[in-house]
Amino acid sequence: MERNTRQRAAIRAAFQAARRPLSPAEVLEIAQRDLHRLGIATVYRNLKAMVEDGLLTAVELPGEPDRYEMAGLAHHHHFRCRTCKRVFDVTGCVEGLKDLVPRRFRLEGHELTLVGQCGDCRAA
Amino acid sequence: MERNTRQRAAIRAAFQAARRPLSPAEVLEIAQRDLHRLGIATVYRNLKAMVEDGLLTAVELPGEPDRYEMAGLAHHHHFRCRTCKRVFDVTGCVEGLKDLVPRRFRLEGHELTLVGQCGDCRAA
DNA sequence: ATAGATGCAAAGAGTTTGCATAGGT
DNA sequence: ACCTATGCAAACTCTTTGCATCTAT
Repeated sequence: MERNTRQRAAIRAAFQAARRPLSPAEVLEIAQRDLHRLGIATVYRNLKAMVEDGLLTAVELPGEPDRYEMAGLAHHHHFRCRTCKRVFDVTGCVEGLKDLVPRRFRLEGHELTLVGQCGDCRAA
Repeated sequence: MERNTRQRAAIRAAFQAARRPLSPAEVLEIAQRDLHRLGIATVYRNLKAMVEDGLLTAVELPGEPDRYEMAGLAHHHHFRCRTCKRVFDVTGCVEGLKDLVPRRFRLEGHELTLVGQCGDCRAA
């Protein structure tokens, strides 16, 4: 991924416009608005390359296809709206994680997914 | 799922023996020890039916295939070992969840996945 | 001009479904 | 004997890969 193709630019623009984690299908849909001739394989290839380049990070959500978001954000978690299926970042974290694991286990990380209804869907 | 087939019995036995969340592939592998002629489609069909019957619940883990575990357990979360890929239950919960979500959102539930190394793998 | 990136289509992995048959009741 | 549940294989969905072509450099 050394070249600055318009496909790659459209994909990057999709993330800058969305400001939330996007699934490969969402990326395709958004980026195709600008670039009609864009294949899903190219989306996957670029997402993978951008993760390797440290531009994006994968957001793995329980029971959902992987999402991707801009890398370098502060430690945060995710909120999935049950109605519109969109995923949002939430800042901050919780306490008491260490107390959950058995003594013999080593805790190296955690992922927290909140579910509920987002503001938009709640209003509608 | 009204009949008491040996397939279904073998699947149920797998969960009782494992005492941890199992993926469809793990269920197949364990149940096939008793019942050589067992197809993966039957495992999927029974897992689905047992979830609908309230015998099992689905455990959705970030970036992992769904697991299943006996239903009716107290509120708990899961720990995934990075080395052996097994998933374990951990009891208890964390505090401060409500503070994470924007005021206009409604928080209905949460899933917490801890990752690290289990006791067995740490010892080895 | 050259070599990397793309689009398409085919191949994989995981899950679901259709259909003839085995097996609970 | 009946009719559900099974096994197999095909279908589906999501993701990855092969290959000829396009295109950024």
